[in-house]
Amino acid sequence: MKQVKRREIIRAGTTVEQMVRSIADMIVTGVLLPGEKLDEISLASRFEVSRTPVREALRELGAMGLVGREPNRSAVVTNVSGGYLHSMFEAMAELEAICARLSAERMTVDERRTLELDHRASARLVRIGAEEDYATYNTEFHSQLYRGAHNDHIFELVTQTRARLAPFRRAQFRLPGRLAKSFSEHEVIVTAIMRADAVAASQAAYSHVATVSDASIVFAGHQ
Amino acid sequence: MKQVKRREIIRAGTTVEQMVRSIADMIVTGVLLPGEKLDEISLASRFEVSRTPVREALRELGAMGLVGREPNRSAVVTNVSGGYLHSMFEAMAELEAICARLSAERMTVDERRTLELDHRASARLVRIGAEEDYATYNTEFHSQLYRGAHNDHIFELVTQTRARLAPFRRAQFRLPGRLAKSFSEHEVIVTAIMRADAVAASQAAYSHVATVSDASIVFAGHQ
DNA sequence: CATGTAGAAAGTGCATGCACATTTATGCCG
DNA sequence: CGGCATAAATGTGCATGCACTTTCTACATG
Repeated sequence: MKQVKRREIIRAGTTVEQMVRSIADMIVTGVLLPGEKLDEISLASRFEVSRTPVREALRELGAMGLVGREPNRSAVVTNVSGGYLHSMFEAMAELEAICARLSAERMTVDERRTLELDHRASARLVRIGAEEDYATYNTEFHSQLYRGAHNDHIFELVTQTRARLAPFRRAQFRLPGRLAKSFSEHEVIVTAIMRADAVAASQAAYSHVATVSDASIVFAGHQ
Repeated sequence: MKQVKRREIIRAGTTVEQMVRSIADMIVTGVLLPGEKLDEISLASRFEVSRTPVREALRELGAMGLVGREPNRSAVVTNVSGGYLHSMFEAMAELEAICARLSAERMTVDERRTLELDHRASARLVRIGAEEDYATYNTEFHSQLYRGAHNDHIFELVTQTRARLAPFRRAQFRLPGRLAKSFSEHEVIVTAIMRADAVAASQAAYSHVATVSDASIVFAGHQ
């Protein structure tokens, strides 16, 4: 086909942006598993575009650390070594600790109120054992901490690290008692933040992440 | 011209990789100033390649945060707002504090020895007022801290943040007395690390970066 | 003289095609 | 039948060209 008829609508950004979002989402949610090959031709036909935008999307995903690339071979969903994975979890704990500390110092009255109310509401999800919904809330809880730190660059760093970690920490709430444990850890963090106790908030956040990293099911991925 | 004769050598990576390194370097070292437009066609003829690899390089630089991109307009060397710049400096201080703390706990005997020896040697550069050389050493000093933390992901985050900050902190050693001040701050950090005093190392690193951020000449860049 | 505004010029977005690299399939020999 | 050379198939790297968007320029208008 020769230039067909031009893409009708640019539904939310350019072709490449959409592809990046779409593929990143598939990686983060586990539709694409670590180690999986992403060849340009298949992706091109999958998204009904030429290889050019596909290549640009892969380049960007590579820069984000979600796929690995080396010259003359297909992109591969990133599959980090155990050592690197450990370093990401540790970095995550450090970053969350910073966010919790800064949140304790800087959150506005509104932010604190929302944090506490949402946390209280999540108790119900724990009681009825709504794993899926609790996981969603959990994401929001942590996002509140990141935003509450009121530092855009730290927000970026922690968000990026979280995305790269996501493919390896699936199903953390399947373990028995994990929901209740998570809730009570959140409780400590929230209390510290409400009291504006920066040190306590930071320590609680650090050990919360440490627990999560222990509880996380780690995927090896296929080569 | 039609496919000419194929690029003879791939001197260190693909065309795109070279371009990314080259352009990133120009941005970080200030050859390209914040706000400057980077149009694909000029870059293509500058590097004697077609627009395709140029586009991929710009995409990657965009992901690295060194250039800003929006649909249908030229890439622009990133020119961050004062608020964002502040958040990057703060993030940098937090990250350096983490690295110093972890270095105090984890550096090997060899790493500690090198750190101290290099630091002692830098005294001479201060004495003779070798701004240029001291700046080079300073970069190495901080790199030693990042490596000494023994955490690959944190290393990546701090390196990336440092690169993004570079265009805005030029000429920090021009200010009178800055060299000696930097040296004495390094001294405190080194001493704390040698004593394995994590808390002191972390505090010293934090305030060192804070001073640097004050001393940094901040460029506004042109639109 | 500022302000539109139509048309040209310049630039980006993406498709297509060829050169080269890598991988897979095929056939030969010990 | 395993090991290895070699050819076909598959895939990536980059150049080129057309469609579309933005920017510039020149000229008309209040």
